[in-house]
Amino acid sequence: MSQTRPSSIREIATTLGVSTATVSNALRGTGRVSPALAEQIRLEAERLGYVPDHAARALRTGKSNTVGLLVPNIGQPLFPAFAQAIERAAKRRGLAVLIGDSQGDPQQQDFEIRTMIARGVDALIVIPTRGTTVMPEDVSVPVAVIDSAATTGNVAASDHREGGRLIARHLLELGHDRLLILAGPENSLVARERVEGMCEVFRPAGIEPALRYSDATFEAGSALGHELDLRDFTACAAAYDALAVGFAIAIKDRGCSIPEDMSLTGFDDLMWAQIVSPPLTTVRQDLEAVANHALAFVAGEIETSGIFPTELVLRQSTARPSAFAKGGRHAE
Amino acid sequence: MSQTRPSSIREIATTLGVSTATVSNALRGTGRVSPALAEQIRLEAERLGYVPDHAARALRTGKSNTVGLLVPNIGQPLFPAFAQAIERAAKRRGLAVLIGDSQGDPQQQDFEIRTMIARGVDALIVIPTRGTTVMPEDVSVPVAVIDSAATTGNVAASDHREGGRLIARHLLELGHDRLLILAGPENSLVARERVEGMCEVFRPAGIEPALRYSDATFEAGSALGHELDLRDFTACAAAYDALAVGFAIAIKDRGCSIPEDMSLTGFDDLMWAQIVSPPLTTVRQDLEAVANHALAFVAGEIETSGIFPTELVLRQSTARPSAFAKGGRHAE
DNA sequence: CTGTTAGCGCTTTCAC
DNA sequence: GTGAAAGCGCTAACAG
Repeated sequence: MSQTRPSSIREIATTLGVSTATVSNALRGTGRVSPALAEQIRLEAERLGYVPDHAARALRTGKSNTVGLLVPNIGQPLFPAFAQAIERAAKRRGLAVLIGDSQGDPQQQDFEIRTMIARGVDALIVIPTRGTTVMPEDVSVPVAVIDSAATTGNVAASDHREGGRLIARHLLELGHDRLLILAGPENSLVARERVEGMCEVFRPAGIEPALRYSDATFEAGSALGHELDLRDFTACAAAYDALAVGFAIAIKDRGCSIPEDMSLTGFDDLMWAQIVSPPLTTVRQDLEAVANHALAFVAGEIETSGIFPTELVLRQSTARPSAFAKGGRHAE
Repeated sequence: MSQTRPSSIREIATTLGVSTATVSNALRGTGRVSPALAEQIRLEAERLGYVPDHAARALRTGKSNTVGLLVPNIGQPLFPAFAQAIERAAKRRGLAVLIGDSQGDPQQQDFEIRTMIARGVDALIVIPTRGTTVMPEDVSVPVAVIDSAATTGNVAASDHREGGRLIARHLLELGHDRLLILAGPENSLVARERVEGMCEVFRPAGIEPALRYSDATFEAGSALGHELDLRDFTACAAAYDALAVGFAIAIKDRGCSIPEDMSLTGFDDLMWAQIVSPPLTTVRQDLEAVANHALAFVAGEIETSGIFPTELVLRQSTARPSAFAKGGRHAE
């Protein structure tokens, strides 16, 4: 490894017999430098393979051109997609992304926030771990919280509530009347918005859905699918695809056919929704829009928070309730 | 936002009437500071909520305690899992992770490498984009390439070849003799290793598998599943779960049952493999071990490269070939 | 237009 | 044990 000390602005300055300030100005296009000299400096910089020292610049300017992204758990399938969207939005603004994982732990989340700030991020994008809120006042850099419209300090989010309504209207139109809702974690505001959106539609129609709370995971969905008495319901709406998929696999295992014996819906439109059999009717978020809004906010381009529409994605896991469904045609 | 200028080492020094050098020494445990004074300094630092300025330290020491992680495409399902493993291994060493996405583009990969170095990462972990190699000599910081044992400069990898052998032996033992291999991208060394491992087992048994190259994606697998003449084969071994899953869904659509009409295997043990129906027999990598080795390498703890064992995961997508399979019992 | 100067906050000799 | 001083590489005032 040829660890040749990288060349500095001063090296260029001395070889060309000018001052470091002029080199700095020439390279960044600030101040007034004669075009001829500027060109000369640029050439020399290139010849030397000059790369500005990021730490020095950060120290001097107080800006690192880095944003921190804090996700609750990068292992869960939605967050990589988010991370990618954030990365793109950041790159468009010349920002790098320092990624941190709270691992579902509020303490870890606090620790990560402090660490990132100590590392000099210019701004923070936080997708809060369930049950936590992040107060911008507590943090010394701009923070964009991405969670739900109901979260204090939320800056960008999908319209989870409307997504819930879309699902509920769809099930209602199909004629379902005995509803199970896999409501996800009781302390997640996103989950609550989704579920409330659904209930807002069901209740006026005289339907009182049964709510079941759990983690938002495949495993939790699977456990519920094994436990619950399926005969009570014509349809099941899950607050997360992961829940729905776990549930789907479990109930198929028990001989319950989807959608013949029971319709099933998810939320998020993960690839999982296309892979499971039958493919899942679900709700898609516009991650690009949310990510872009969050970055625009911390970059100071906008000051308002944004709520972005969601979209119903119809697949084969929903159908009209079977004529026999009431009695429970399927196993058990 | 209470943008109170964070306190510096000097603030502590003046309030306590000592020198900045002593504060620095006390806080880091270097040099000799009397225990009493050291304790006093620590208390004051805490009281002020002092956080060392990362940029200043990096400028002075030339170390940023940050590693760059470059993934080919964070949208593909295996890489988030990798990123998480790397994050954990890094955190264990007090390192932060700057993440970059090559988006499958060799030029973007080069650009990201340069950007990361300019940002002062102490080391780089690179999972190369297909068809590229990264020469450590070209880079001014330690680089760990994670790819395949066959990749020049590879530092940590799973034993993809042995994984291929595991799959092939399993299919052979079940009695399969007409094999289709979804070989993935022709220029991917990882894919090639996996496929060669399979062929090493099949050929001595007198079986010459048919190879089909494609992207390593769900979509490519799906396309192949729709196109190929399935009657020619009793089993299909894919070099990636994503390919296998796409293929599975496509051929089920054509009326071909897995594993009755055709056995199918994947590679990587994504969650996808558990979600698809039937669940996929596949090969699991030990990502933690690979990630940890890569970090140990760039941290200078070890100097050798490491190849890590893989594990066959048996599920329901493989079975003995049906007695009728030869004629093609299924559709078409 | 270009150069001089003065640091950003920290670590690190080297004196005392 | 502790402190004074010298920068790391860069940019931002301010002079010339």
